[in-house]
Amino acid sequence: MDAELILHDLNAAQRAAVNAPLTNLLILAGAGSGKTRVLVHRIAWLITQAQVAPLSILAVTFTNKAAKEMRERIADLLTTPAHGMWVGTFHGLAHRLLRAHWQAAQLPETFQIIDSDDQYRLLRRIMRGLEIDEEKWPIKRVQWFINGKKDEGLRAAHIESFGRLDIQVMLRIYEAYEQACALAGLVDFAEILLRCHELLRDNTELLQYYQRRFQHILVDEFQDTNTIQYAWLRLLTGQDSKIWVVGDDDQSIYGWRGAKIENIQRFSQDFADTQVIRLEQNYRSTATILSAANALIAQNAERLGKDLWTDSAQGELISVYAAFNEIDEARFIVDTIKTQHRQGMPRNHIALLYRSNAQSRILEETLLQAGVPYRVYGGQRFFERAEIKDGLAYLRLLVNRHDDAAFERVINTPTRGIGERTLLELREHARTQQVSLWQASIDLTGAKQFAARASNAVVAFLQLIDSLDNDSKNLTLHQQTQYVLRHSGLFEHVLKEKSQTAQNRLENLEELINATQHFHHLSEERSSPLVAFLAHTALESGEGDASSEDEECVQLMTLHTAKGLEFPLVFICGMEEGLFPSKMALEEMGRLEEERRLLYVGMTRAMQKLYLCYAECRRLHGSEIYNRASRFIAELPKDLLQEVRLKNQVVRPLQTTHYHHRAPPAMPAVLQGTGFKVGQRVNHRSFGEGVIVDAEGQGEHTRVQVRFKQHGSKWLVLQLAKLEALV
DNA sequence: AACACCGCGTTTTTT
DNA sequence: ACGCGGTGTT
Repeated sequence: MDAELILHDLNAAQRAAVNAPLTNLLILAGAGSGKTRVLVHRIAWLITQAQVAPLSILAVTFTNKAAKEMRERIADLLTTPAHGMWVGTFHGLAHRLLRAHWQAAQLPETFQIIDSDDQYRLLRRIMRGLEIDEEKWPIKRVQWFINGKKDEGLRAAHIESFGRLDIQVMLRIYEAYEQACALAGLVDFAEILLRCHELLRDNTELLQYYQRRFQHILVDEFQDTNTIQYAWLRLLTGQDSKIWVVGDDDQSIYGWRGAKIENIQRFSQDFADTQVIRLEQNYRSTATILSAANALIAQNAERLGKDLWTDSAQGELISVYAAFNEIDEARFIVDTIKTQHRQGMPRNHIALLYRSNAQSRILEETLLQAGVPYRVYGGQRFFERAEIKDGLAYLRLLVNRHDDAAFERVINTPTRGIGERTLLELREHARTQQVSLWQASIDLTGAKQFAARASNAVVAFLQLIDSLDNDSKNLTLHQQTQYVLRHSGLFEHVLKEKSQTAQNRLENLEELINATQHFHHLSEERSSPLVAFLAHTALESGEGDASSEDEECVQLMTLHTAKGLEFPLVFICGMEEGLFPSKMALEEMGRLEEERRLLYVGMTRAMQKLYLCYAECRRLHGSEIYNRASRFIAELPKDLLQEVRLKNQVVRPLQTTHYHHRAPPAMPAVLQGTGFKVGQRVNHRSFGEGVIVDAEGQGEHTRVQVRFKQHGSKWLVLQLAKLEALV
C-alpha cells in the first residue's frame, strides 16, 4: 500500500503523529483535532509502512463503542481486517489474559464477572454476616472504598489503618469480600484489572512473552487512565516495545472515578525518549465557538497547554437564553428546535446536553408534547435489567454452582417456598464453614437440619439446576439458553405480575434468547461458548435500545455522555450555579476545574451553533430553588455572546458585568418577609461579617448561603443562624 | 408471599 | 417530586 494513501489528507502535525519514528509518543490532541483518525492511521501506517505484524499491536480504549469503531475504521483503511491484532477495552483485554491464564491467575476456569449491582448485593450479604451496621457504614461507601483501593492497586493486606476505626472496619469487610469472591469464583470490574496486573507482575515468563509480543501499544483517551491501568501499561511495555498514547488533559472529566490526569504529566518521565506532538487545529467548530471554549479553559491552572485554532468561518454568536424557570427553558429549546428543523436542520444533528439526568424529564415532556421525536442516552442497559440478570443467573449456575451472586438471585425467583429463615441458615453455614451457598445447601439438607418442607424445597432447587445442566449439555448456546429459560419458571413468574411492564419483561427475556443466536465468540478463545457469552454480557452491557436508533431524533444526554461526539447544533441546559458547576463540586475544594473542563467538552461538541440556557428559578427535588447564572457564562468573552428571547430575537449584547453584579432576578419569594435579601451584608456571631450570595427553601426551611470574609461560604438555616443585617 | 407504607437520597459512568 | 429499598402487616 502507498504511504500517500495513509498520509495524504492529514495536516502536518497529524502526519507527524502518524509516521513518527518508532519511539514512545505522547499526542496531545485538542477537541476536534482528529484524535481517533490519527490513531487509526498510525496503526495502518505501522502495518503497511513499518512492516509491523498485526500480531504485535495492542490498541486499548475505554469503551466497547470506541474499540468497535477503531476496529472498523482500521479495516476500512486497510480494506481488510487486520487479523491477530488485539484491539479492545482495558477490561476486555485484561479479561482475555485472565481467561487464557486462569491457572496462573489463581482463578477457577469458569470464573464469572459481577457488575456493580452484584457487588453491592454481595457486600450487603457479607456485612450482614459480620453484623456491621449499615447505617453507620453505608454499603455504597464501602463499595466505593473497595473499588477505589483496587483501582489504586491495593489489596486489603496492603492497606495500613493507622489505628483508625473506620478504616479497620472497611478492611474487615474488604477482606471478607475478597474471600467470598474467591470462594464463589467471582471477579468484579476493578478486580479484572488488578488481578491481571498481578498475573503479569508475578509471572516473569508470561510477562516477557507478552512484552515481546506487543511491540506496539497504542492507547486512546489516555487522560482517563487510572492508577492500575497506568501500571498495567507500564508493565506490559517491555524494553523494546513502543507506547503511543493520545489524550487531552483539558478533557479529563473522570477524576471523580479515579482517572489520574497526572498520568499524562508523568508519561514523559516514565517512558524514555518520549516525543510529544500537539494537535491543535480544530476541524469541528466555528471560530466563535472555539474562541469561547479556549477562553473558558484558559482559566484552569496546571494545563499542559494547547492553543486550538481553526480555519473555519467566524460563524454565529453563542446565544444565551435566560429562562424564568425550567419550563420556560424547555419551551424555548423546543421552539428553537422546531424552527431550525423547519429550516432544514435534521433532528439528529441536534443535541441537548445537561449536567444531571434529572434535567431530562422536563425536556422530554416538552418534546413529547410538541411531537418532536427524541432519544435519551444512558438509561438502563439491556443486560442490567432485573429479569435479564435473573435469566443469566440460571446460566451462571450451570457454569459454576458456587456462584453465590447467581445463587442468591434465583434461589427464590420464582418463589419456591424457601423462606428467609432457611436462607439465613444457609448463609450462616456458608460463612462459618467457608463454603459456597450451593455447598451449604447440600450440607444442610444432607444433615437434616431443616424442616421437611424447607429441605424439600432446597433439594428441589438443587435438582432443578442439575437437571437443567444435564438436559441441555449437548445443545448449542442458543438452544441451551432457550431450554434453560423455558424450564426455569421465569416466564410464568413474570407472567403472574400484573404490572404494565410485565409484557415488556417477557419480550426482554425473549430478546435474551435472541441475543445468544447472534453471539459469535472467537474460536481462538478456549472457553466454552456459554462462559464466553456470560462474560460478554458483563463486559458489554448492551448498546442501549436499538429501536429508536434509525429514526431521526433529537439527542438528549449528559455532558459526560457527549464526550467524543459532535453535533451541528448544541444546547447546554441548566447553566446555573449549583447545577453546573454542581453544588457537590462547589462544596469540595479543587473540583471546580473539572466542572470547567466538562463545560469545555460540552461547548466543543458544537459544530455550527451553540446555545447556553439557564433558568432563574427551577423546581428540583420538590422545591423551588433560585440560582444565579453559572459563573462559567461570565468567564466567556462577552463579544462572542448574545442574549436571546423566543423567536431568536437578539435582545441586547450581553454584558459580562450583568452576571457579576446584578441583583438576583426579582426578589426570590423564599426570602420575602425575612428582612434579608441576596446581596445583603450580614454579621454572624461566630463567623463574623459576610454577604448572602444565595438562598433556597421557604418559611422556616429557608436557608441562605453566606460568603464570610474569614470562613468561606456556608449554608445556614436562616431561622437558626441569628444573622444581623448590616447596611 | 404479596402488599402497603415509610424514609432516604437525589452529579457525572464504564467496565 | 419521585423512586427505590427495607420493613411491617395481612
